Amino acid sequence: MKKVTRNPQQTRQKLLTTAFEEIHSHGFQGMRVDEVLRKTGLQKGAFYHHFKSKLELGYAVLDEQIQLMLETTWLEPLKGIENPLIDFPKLLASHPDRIPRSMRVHGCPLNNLAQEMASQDDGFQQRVAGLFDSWIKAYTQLFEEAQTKGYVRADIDAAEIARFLVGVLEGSISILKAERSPQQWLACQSQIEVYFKGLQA
Amino acid sequence: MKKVTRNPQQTRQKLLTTAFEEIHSHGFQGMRVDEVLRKTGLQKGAFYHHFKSKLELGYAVLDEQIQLMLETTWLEPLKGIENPLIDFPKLLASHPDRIPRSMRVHGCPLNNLAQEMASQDDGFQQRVAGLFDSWIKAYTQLFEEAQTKGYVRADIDAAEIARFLVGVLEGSISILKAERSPQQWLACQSQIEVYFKGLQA
DNA sequence: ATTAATACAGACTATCTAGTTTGTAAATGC
DNA sequence: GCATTTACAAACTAGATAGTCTGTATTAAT
Repeated sequence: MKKVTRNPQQTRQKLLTTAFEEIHSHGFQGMRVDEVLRKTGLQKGAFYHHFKSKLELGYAVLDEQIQLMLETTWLEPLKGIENPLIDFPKLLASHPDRIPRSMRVHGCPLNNLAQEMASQDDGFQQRVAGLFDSWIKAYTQLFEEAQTKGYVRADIDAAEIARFLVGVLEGSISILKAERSPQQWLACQSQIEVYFKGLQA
Repeated sequence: MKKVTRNPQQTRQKLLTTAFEEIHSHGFQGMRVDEVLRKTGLQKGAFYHHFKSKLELGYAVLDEQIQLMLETTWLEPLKGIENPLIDFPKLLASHPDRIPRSMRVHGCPLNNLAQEMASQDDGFQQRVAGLFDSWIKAYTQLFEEAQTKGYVRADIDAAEIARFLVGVLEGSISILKAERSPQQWLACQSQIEVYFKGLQA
């Protein structure tokens, strides 16, 4: 009868997910180590056993939590797409449900950290740049395939389409959050369709 | 011979502009009152004589400094525009010079504050929403006029064009800052031109 | 079974930070 | 010219916060 009284992996995970929520709602600078401990019911000993510092925790949140969210929220849903000019807008239309409430209230966690920390700390900058890069690369591949399939004009650089779309999404989510109104998201959807007409082969 | 040894308006202005720079580079939460005082050479007495609190200073920066920057950077240049589908891209192309270096490094001050503070404090939220609103209104008017002039398709809501553009700009500046590379700005320009083709009457 | 390493608890500390208080010289009002 | 208000200087305070240190029970190694 081996009673498990400790579970270090789970402890680390609790710290990580709670820190992710706190960073998402208050920013990295606004996140308080003490508050994370209060919410997890752990103590200082646990925290500094698993993480060297607050900064290292921030890096871990980016490397593990935010990367995960990027993949599940934005990259995974691309799998089923045949023609992005048709299917991508459908994806966006289904997002009000799919996008968690926390994102509408607190914005995109990746963009938040990018804004707050990219010019403050190189560790953050490199990580957010890497995540944006993988996002852009995924969209680039999507549109390159659509070009070879003949859905999308071949004379436009797929990478620029991808960049533009990521920018549009981040900017729209940002204003959506600032205004606390769904108008920006509606405009984003309708105008992406206009833009996509210009991409048709 | 009246020697002016005090200039309260100038003192307040110095606090305001320095605070603006500090908020722009470190965020509102990252801005330190002590650092503003160090840079201005003033003391606590001066600060709390002119501003009730750090929060009130933040509001004043939004109301005076950031509004001013919005107008000079984004709204004033619209004056000379005849056909936005042609002239707006030209404006963006001239912006690498026009956009100050601080903006490329630290992002858009309005968007930064929106991201950081909109969900934290209602005073900030209302102010950033108001500024976004005036930005969107200015672009809306621009495109409504272009519609009556027959440059732009009349079956598209000018307000949605305006919202979309503001979103595109904010998102692109955001990624520009995060990546520390001009690529996003180039993609933004080229794809806005594609989008504008879809707006032609 | 003994030893060593791991995974914490919990008290403690040094520093930083917004804000206060007191004092005073300059400006303004009358 | 005098009183009052304004515009600061500068020392001080209370509270918060990241990080440390010591101790100890659990787990793993041999």
